Amino acid sequence: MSYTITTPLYYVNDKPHLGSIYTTIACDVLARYKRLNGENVIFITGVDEHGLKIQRTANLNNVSPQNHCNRITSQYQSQWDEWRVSNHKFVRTTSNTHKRVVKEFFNKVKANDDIYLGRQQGWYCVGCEEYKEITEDTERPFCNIHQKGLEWRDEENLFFKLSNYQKEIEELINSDYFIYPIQRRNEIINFVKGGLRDFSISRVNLDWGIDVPGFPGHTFYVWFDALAGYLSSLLIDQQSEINLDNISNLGWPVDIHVIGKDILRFHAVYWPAMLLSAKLPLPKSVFGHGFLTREGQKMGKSLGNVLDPRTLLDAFGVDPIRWFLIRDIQFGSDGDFKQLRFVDTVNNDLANTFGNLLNRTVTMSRKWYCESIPQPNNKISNHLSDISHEVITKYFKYMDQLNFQKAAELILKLSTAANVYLNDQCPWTKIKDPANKDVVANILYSVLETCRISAILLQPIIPDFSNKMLLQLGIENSTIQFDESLKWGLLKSDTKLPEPNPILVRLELNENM
RNA sequence: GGCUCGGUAGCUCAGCCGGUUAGAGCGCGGGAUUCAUAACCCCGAGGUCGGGAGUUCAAGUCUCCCCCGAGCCA
Repeated sequence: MSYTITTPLYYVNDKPHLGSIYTTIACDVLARYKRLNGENVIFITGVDEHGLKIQRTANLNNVSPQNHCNRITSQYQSQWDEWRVSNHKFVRTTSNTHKRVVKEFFNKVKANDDIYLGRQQGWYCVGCEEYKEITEDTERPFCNIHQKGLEWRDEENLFFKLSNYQKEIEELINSDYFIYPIQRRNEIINFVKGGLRDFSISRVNLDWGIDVPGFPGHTFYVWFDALAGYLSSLLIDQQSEINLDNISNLGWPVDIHVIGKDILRFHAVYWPAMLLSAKLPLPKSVFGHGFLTREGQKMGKSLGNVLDPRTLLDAFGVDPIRWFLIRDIQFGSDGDFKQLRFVDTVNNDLANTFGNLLNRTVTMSRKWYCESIPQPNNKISNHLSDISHEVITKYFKYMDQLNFQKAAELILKLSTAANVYLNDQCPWTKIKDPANKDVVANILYSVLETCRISAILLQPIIPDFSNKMLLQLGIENSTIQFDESLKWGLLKSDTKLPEPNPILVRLELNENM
């Protein structure tokens, strides 16, 4: 059994922005979590490279569309590495594999009699790559999202018979297990209730797209093209003939499409209908997460307040940002990046709570127990092992619900409990009496063990930080797997503890940002 | 214009089917402590729970109206 996760295929109109980083990190957290659970995870990401908007941007910059795409796509690829994204599939919609997949997919839909030639008239927003409904008699129809005028189109397009799937789509979206978070389900239900209308899947007079077989002059509408990219991603390493009917062996269907809330409709309605038509299995769920604001304001070029992820990365490093995005934002809701709050949160959580706990405990152990992990005379159970049991159980529950925020809070609670425990037990006082050496060994051992367990639980969220914690506990190169690593008492006594240094140096405010 | 979801301490939010002095984290103020990354621990101040009316023995929690914000659709 495999578990397949996708990010959206990002539109390479521009370099990666914080929103795409956020989506991808969330997927990465899920992917790493599932892997720790022993699942065979297929983690897909990639880029969507066709469409009028890209063609125009390329023209504007005096480069060919392909060169433009190459340039932006390489930025995505390198950023994913830097952000420690553990994907192993990266699909490009300009790849040959994808082009062949789209054609085969189209042929299946056509064979099912869901394609017809029609006339599309209307006002089109190039930014959205969508026709807009205009009701009022305005001189200059306008797209509110892009703050740009719409363009009148009147052309012959191929249409997909979405209306054939009204009933099946209604059933699908009414399920409790398809659209997440549930708050967004109603939106889609209402939309579908209004009646599904066929939509055009080809464009004429647009070079930068995939040719529609049998219809010279037509290229595929960018969304038809892009959605099929999820299929292509699984076939990208296939050398042989492409055959969509065998895709089930490669990880299809997708278990979860993680996307921004703005493209939920494409994924929860259009895409399943297309798959139904092609007679391919449907994705099991779609998760539409929220948007990020900066200092309480919408980010936008016109406002000039776009936060470049590169700048952020250089200023603060991967783990602090990963931690903040996961720990401070309810996954599914909108979130805000406030620098002051970010710095406070990261310093409190990572430096003061996790970091300092490890640091103080390692220091004591080294000082009083030959630079090693003390040997407890009773490692079966105590106050901290009880709490950690509880935390682990709830952690699984929350992670399974994609409630990453709650999961993060739990790990924090475990470390806080250990900090309190240390203050209650005062090993630094007890050690003054040599008769207490065993008692202190028990205390320190259980706190170190708590640190080990915390590090493992943190692994999906902040993998580098987690590894550094383990290294300070004298654990090298561990290939962790949950079922065997979360048992209390696995920390090996008498292991040499390296000299501790802060895992995370406290962040400072960056005035220039 | 229709529909949906929100408006609870300075900030971000918890508060299930209505029931004792409304909670957490951060921030702020104070105390204690030295094993530790001026960290940790303890204590405290801070809220007429958007406004108004109603139902009830009892409403942040239910009903209605209004105001504000976000979103979806038209």
